[in-house]
Amino acid sequence: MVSGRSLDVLRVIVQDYVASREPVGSKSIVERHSFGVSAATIRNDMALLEEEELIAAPHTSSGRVPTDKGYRMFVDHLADVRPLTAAQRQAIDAFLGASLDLDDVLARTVRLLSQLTHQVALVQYPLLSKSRVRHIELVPLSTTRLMSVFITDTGRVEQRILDVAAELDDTFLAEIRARLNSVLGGIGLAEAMDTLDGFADQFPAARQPLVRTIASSLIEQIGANRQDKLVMAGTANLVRTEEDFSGSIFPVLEAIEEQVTLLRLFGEMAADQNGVVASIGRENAEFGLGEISVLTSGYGASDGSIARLGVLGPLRMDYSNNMAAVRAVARYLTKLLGDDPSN
Amino acid sequence: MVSGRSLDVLRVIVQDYVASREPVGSKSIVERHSFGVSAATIRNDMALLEEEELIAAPHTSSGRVPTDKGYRMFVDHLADVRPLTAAQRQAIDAFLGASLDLDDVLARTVRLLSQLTHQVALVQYPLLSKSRVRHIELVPLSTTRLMSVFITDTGRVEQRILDVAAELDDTFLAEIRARLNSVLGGIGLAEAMDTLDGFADQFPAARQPLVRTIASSLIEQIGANRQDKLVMAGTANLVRTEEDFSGSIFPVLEAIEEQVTLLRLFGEMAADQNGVVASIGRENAEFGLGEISVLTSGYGASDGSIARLGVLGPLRMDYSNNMAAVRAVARYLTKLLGDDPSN
DNA sequence: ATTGGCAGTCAACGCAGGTGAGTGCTAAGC
DNA sequence: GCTTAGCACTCACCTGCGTTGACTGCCAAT
Repeated sequence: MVSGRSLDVLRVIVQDYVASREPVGSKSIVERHSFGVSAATIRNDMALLEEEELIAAPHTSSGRVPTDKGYRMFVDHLADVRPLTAAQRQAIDAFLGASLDLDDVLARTVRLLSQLTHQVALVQYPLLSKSRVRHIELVPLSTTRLMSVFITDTGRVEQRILDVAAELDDTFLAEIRARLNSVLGGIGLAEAMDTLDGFADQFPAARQPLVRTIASSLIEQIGANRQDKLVMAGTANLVRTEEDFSGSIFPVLEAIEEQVTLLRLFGEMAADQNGVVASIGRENAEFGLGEISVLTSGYGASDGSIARLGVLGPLRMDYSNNMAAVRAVARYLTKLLGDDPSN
Repeated sequence: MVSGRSLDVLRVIVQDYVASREPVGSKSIVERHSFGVSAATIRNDMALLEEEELIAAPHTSSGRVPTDKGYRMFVDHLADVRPLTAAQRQAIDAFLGASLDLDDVLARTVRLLSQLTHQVALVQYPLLSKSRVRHIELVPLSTTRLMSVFITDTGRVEQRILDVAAELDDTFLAEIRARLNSVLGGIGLAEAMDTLDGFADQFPAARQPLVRTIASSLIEQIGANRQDKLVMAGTANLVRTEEDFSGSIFPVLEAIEEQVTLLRLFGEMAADQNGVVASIGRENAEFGLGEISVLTSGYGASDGSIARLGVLGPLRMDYSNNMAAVRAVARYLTKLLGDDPSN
């Protein structure tokens, strides 16, 4: 097996390669780091690492670069997730001007994360499947038109406008509103949809058509927003790191815009531990993203389950720094949302 | 001055260059188009065009490429803004599944425009400065917390949550709501802010603190959303056309993410005619975007004044097709918003 | 005004030789 | 058994050079 020093060698290979983008050779290792052994010894270690497929040579007689497996080993065992620098902490603090609008908070968060990591940052909206109904409001706009506003305990607010055949009656509308909230308040969205299905039955027959219209519109509204949403920032960073991709970054950018692939990827990563999870290189092959790494963390609750956020970038990225940033921002966002549960 | 045939030559140079990305020479012109004259004659015309700085040679003894001025001439006098193809019309129709949510409509529109043009598409949210108050709603969430929802006649819906010191009283809240809507309904946002400033005075002194809290929060809410918003799609297309840029596209992508530059550019273009407006190459130099072209059109009203939408891409783009697409989508969106003014 | 002919220009391409970083192996030393 | 020095070998990368071919620009003839 790979010995202790061999792993140290792997660590510096990853670090140096990430810093310089150049394949790193045995000589430059002994020059830049004090291993106390000669280049030849390092070479023996490197031969070991190569046998284990942790590093590879782009071509004969050139330095070595980490493989996917090498990065994975680095992330799992070698990376020191060092705390953020003072400047970075300051950036988070500067960002603190808490807004009351979820859209705004997430937009700021994703920008912040992108700036901290110099990568593409992604923040998933709170999953509706894990949300509960906080409040439903019906606002009459005209005699035959009203707006339904739908608020979850995770801060999502969705509005929708619907036309009703009958004339709207303010007191009756108030009654519907009150019953809706008493019946639906605090329950999960799936149940809410079920409950709405038979909701009209409790009203007098003459009123049922109107109530039914409203209920089915609400069902649609909840269902339509079932699809999860993602905000992102820093796509320009992908272009900056274009040289780190063997082919074109075009398909990667397309996947990012498409969102659906990324949401599936996020979903797949949700299983694991509470902390930062990495998915590296070929591990993303099934999504057609075999040449990128994704670091994510849950946020929003102590078990990190409301939704995920993270960064996406080339294999050759600063894992230590980026994992620290993802962790810090996730914690920060959790705290922000937790302190004020209405958001 | 440049004669009639010289302009025809310019037209085919632009067309061929856009199609092939290769500098076009006199010989290939006579081969591909039936001018009925020899290559030498074409060369004479090209010399004329070059004198007028409508075309230029990347290096001696190579074909010619249109200059910014050449593209401008093409757009102003030579481009036939041909109607969309059947497939394109179909794409618009397929997109027709009208949603009731402005966010959704604009998100679809920008995607559509990006697909039609294969460029970066931009859609500006309806300008708040041109919007009027349609409705204001106050929704109690708990005893000391309420949500204010703010709806404009252009379909924007903004919500915000605020804490109030006093206990909320439902009937009084209803009174505030009623007065707010009677005072503010239908007036412009700037006036609305002024009106809100003295709004509390009309209430009994004991109630004024609460009303004042709400009014100042509303002022903030309107002011905060004053900043205009932009949605975009198809940034991947910029990467696809990367070879059309002399330097890196990184600064362009940054400007796109930044939005503020683009919004200024949109503002600058707003002046002109009703139809599609182009800003080409160096005409955007003041925004640091001297190597791109932007095509925009107003939408939302017969004088196209609610906001703008358009596309952004390299100088070397298919102006005929893209101008047609921008025009068609703007008209379509205007119709969609006009048919249902509440959106 | 148009045309054919012809010399001149210059990017692009392919090829050959030199350079150097870096490896793999082997034999000797601790 | 681990470490080290030495040495031959490989191969990407650079540079210079001659060739090629697509164009233009000009001029004299129509």
